[in-house]
Amino acid sequence: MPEDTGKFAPLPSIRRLPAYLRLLQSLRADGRDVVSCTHIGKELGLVCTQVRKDLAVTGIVGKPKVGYNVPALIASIEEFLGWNNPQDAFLVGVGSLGRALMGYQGFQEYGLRIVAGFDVDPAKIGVEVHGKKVFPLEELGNTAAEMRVLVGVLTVPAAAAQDAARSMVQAGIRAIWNYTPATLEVPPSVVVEDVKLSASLAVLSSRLAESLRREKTESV
Amino acid sequence: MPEDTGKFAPLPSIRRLPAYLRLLQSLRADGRDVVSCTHIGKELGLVCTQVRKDLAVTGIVGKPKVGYNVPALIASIEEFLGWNNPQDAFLVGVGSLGRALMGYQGFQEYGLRIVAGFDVDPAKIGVEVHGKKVFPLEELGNTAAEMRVLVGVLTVPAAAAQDAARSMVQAGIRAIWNYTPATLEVPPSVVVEDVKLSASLAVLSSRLAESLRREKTESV
DNA sequence: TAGATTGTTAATCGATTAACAATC
DNA sequence: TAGATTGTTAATCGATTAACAATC
Repeated sequence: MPEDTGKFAPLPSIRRLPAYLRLLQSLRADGRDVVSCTHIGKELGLVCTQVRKDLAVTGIVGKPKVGYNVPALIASIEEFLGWNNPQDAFLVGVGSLGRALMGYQGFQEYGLRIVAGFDVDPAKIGVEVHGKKVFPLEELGNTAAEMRVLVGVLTVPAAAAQDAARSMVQAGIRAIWNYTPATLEVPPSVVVEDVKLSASLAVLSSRLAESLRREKTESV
Repeated sequence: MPEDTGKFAPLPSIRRLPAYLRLLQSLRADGRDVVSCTHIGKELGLVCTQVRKDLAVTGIVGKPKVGYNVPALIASIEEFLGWNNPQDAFLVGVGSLGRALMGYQGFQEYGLRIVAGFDVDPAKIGVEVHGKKVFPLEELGNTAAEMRVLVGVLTVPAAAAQDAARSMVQAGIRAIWNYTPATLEVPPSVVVEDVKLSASLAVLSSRLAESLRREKTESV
């Protein structure tokens, strides 16, 4: 169990944990029992000090001269993230993005299992999407309470995002994974994580623009 | 035109630009002509100094006592990101995530238009997905050259990611928007931006776990 | 034991925030 | 003009990296 120091782990460290996890799982599949931070760093393009700091966040301790025990490290990361016992999740907004996320098996690895969808559009209700039922949004409250679902994936249009978030909060949802560009207002007991695909695309676009500019000036 | 100072803009600033853009577009729709950094900051939960620094990245200058001209600011951000003239993009890997992204209209706002899909699976080839054709991966090279497509969206399974990236680079793709968890190796002339949904989910999970822990200890 | 590797403390770096001068 | 707001320089803060002692 990661010791609770009362301090928050640095966000950048938390963001890197899944990459470590993935590498470690492949090492384990190769039968490796032990690994050093230097090795991990080389694979992932990080300096070994950073790897050590990041891993320490999960409460793991390594052995000097030996390194880290691979299975123990995997367990430590998974427990820290809560990915050892997967959470059920509801998805609100069964548009094209929502439908895709409902069908995406990859989240299972990340401890998330989308079990049902919700939408306001009568045409979508009752339909099965990738084997999961779609319910009317009004039923969110009852269903979430009944099934003890704490996580919601929000994929409605931006204009409907705040209202949908309110419904989710009212239904007892404690964590909202927000794929909309809206800035959500929720009570402090509810955690929101914004995916912000547009932020990622902005980085790509500006770098491409810069790369093309540089090329042009260099060729002059 | 943003003046080229030779310095790179801070990544965090670039990542915030889409949020400014969105707010500004809604202000323009409301007929507002001018806006202060204080106002922008309040809407987005940022201090006004940061807003000023971020906007300065795009080359915009405001007027003391007045604020920033809304349409000029929109134009400045869009030009900086290259979103004023949309890029055509190819998508490689027409799985459930890929299919969704092909159907997602929202990227048009962000200057990206996915025009075709590519896959190795014969069953997927020739099919239309949201009105866009799917071609065999071998044709990527010719087609990209012919259509002068510079941007690629990568949504293949992780194990196939590096190979697919190689094909994209060979096809002349200059920017890869990588939805896979793989760490891609590409030549320096090619820009890669990783979406890392798992990093985002890790933040959500760890915060939820923490929130639930805190609740439990508090109730004791 | 000697060497390798961890854990931790200190130094550096970059981004955020604060202070203030310039200006419409 | 006076007040509000920008642009810029300085201070603070947090994360990354480097240095080094502890240890298997």
